[in-house]
Amino acid sequence: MTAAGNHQASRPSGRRLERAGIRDVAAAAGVSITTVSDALNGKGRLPEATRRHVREVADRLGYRPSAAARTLRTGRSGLIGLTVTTYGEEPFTFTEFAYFAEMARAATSAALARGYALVILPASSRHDVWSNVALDGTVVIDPSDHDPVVAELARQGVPVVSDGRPGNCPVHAWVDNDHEAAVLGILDHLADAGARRIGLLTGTSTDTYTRLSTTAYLSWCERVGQEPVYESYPAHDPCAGAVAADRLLARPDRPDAVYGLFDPNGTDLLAAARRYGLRVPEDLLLVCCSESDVYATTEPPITTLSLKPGRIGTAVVQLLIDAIEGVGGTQPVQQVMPTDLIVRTSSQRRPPRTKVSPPRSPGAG
Amino acid sequence: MTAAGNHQASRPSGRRLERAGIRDVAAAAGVSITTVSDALNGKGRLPEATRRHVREVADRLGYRPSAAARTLRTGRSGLIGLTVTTYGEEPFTFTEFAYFAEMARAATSAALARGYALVILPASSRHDVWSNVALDGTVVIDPSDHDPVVAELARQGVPVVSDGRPGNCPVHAWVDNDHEAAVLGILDHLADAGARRIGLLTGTSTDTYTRLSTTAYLSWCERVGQEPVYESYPAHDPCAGAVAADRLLARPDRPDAVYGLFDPNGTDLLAAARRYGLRVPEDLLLVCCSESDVYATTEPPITTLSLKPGRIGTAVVQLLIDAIEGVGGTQPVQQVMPTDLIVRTSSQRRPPRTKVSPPRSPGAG
DNA sequence: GGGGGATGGAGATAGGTTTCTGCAAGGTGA
DNA sequence: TCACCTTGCAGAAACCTATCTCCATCCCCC
Repeated sequence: MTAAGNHQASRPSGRRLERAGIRDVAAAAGVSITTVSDALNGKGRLPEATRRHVREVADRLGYRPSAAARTLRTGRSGLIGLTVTTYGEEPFTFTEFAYFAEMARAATSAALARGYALVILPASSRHDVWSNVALDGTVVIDPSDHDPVVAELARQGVPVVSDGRPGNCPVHAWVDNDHEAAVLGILDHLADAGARRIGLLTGTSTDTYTRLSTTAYLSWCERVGQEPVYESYPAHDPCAGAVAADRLLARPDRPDAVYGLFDPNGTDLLAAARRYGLRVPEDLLLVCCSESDVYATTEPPITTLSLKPGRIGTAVVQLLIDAIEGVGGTQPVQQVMPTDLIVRTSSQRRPPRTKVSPPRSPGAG
Repeated sequence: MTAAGNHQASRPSGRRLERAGIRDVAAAAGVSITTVSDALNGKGRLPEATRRHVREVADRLGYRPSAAARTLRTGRSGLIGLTVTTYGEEPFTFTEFAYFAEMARAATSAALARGYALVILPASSRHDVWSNVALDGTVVIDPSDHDPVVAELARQGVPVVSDGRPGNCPVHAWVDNDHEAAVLGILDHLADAGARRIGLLTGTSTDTYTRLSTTAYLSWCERVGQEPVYESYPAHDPCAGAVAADRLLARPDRPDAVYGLFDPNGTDLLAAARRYGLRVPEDLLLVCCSESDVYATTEPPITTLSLKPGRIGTAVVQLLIDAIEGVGGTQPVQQVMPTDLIVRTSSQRRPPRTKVSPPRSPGAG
């Protein structure tokens, strides 16, 4: 009665839609708001009868606890940010679009399975958007060195987990592929297929993926005694990729096998090979890094390296939520994920026996 | 002084990271919290000197207003939901993955430009996730009839805008393509290219896209006096699409042109045509609906219909935010967006003059 | 028969912000 | 000089929940 009186007195105008609050439930059930809260959240010491009664009344009134009030009280919003550093106006770069899409899909799944929702927040967005949303933690894709967003989040004590090795960012944990192993595996695979001179199509940017992959290529060349043959281009420009592919095949020391680090390289290289009358795989072996399954249906199908963004997205979110909830503080804070080489016609001199067979042990030869 | 005293008394243990609150700023600046709030939010009647001073002190203390408290007080969270109805476990269906990814990208951009952030929330997710996040509004992609999530949101007074015509859902507005016009345009285009019997690859599901497109096809057939030739399959199953494509070309009344309603139909039809020794476009004209640009590089390149998900995502978000902010209550609540036909080799009997040329007026012949 | 533990539940406070109301000082016109 | 308006700012309510503290029983057992 008191609660009801208070309630009526405290709502002189009835602002918005008359949503039922916890007070309304308490009044209707004839109990205190403490009892309602405890009953609905499974806390406190209450007999099952009271719990059931309160739940029933709450259902009847269509009561939904206010997310904002709960967040304010508990300090938990159930929201985690998904951030990607951007190079232009758009929130996502197109070069890694397939990667990002798949990664975001997996991250969303993983978050929801643990009761969290994902908020997409490009790193370049206005600061007011960032401070306007209460985040329990954030996933950062491919953070740049000294990323200001990460620094600010760290200052606020928000856990951050990154996809890709962080430069100098204070992250709680990171997940990344074993890029060196992947490149070495591909080069060995191409050499096994008969390649004598393997070329590389790489980028001019300094992110870890490009850097580690290129370094691995160079060290492999040094190990086997091959002169490096590679072309670099700004990976954000799709046209530049086609030009670089052409340049690579136009060289006097033309390679007889090429690995392309970026998604569109496969079609670009295929087109360039066609222009120069090179048959794939007879005259040119081809592999590129891609998440797109279009390379299963090109003519010929092209062998691709998948970074398995789904696995990464899942792992990143698990690590982040663990950090948020404070579990497993002792387990390793970095995780190196394997990649998948999907072998298709373009990298096999002889017709393959089985359609798709990832090599179990690349170093068998 | 009073505020400071209050503050110290009210924080006996200093729970988490000592984040500066508005009270700390007020105390440090020697003003009241009202003045701080007004100064930072550009409200109230304050001389510029005071405003500047407060802002400076707030900056010095690294003050960030609590998003949760602001949301609780104002009733606005700055968050809008992005929901896609799901058919399985995963948050997104793979059939429309390219569509969804592009649409989400554009929606994210549009929302951020207006100071909102996007939360991804599959419709099938547990109820507690939905009620745990304060949403100012929601975009629903392709809602099913009597969608329970939409009904619940409507009950709570949360504005909902849908991508795709809503069945019986109480949405504030919707945006959709002009599917009939698109199909009619494609059929006319194929007929212009010399098709005598045009087949359709369609779905068994009852969503509006499939329904409207199929109906348009049937009415076109009736109008021009052609017997309909079509195969239906469950669009969620990619293998079923390949089988249906094969079935369509195996019919005794084999069509000499086919339009496929779903993204993978192009490659499926191309593979089937190859199996039956049909040359494209000489023996078979091909068009499919797809957002993927892989059809620019297939052999031959395939004409595609783009639904322009980017434009739709932008429009949907604009409409939603308008509804949230209460502007433009009189403007139309539904918006029909045009599609783009990207004409390539597969739908032209004679080699094209220009590489890519969307037909300006399809009824020119 | 009374101390003490377990049970069931109420009261009050905190969490941080926005905003309505109101107050004091100073200026202005009659 | 006084009423009145404007300026500059302070106080306090309200938003809604979760939880800490505490009180009243009731029962058990010495």
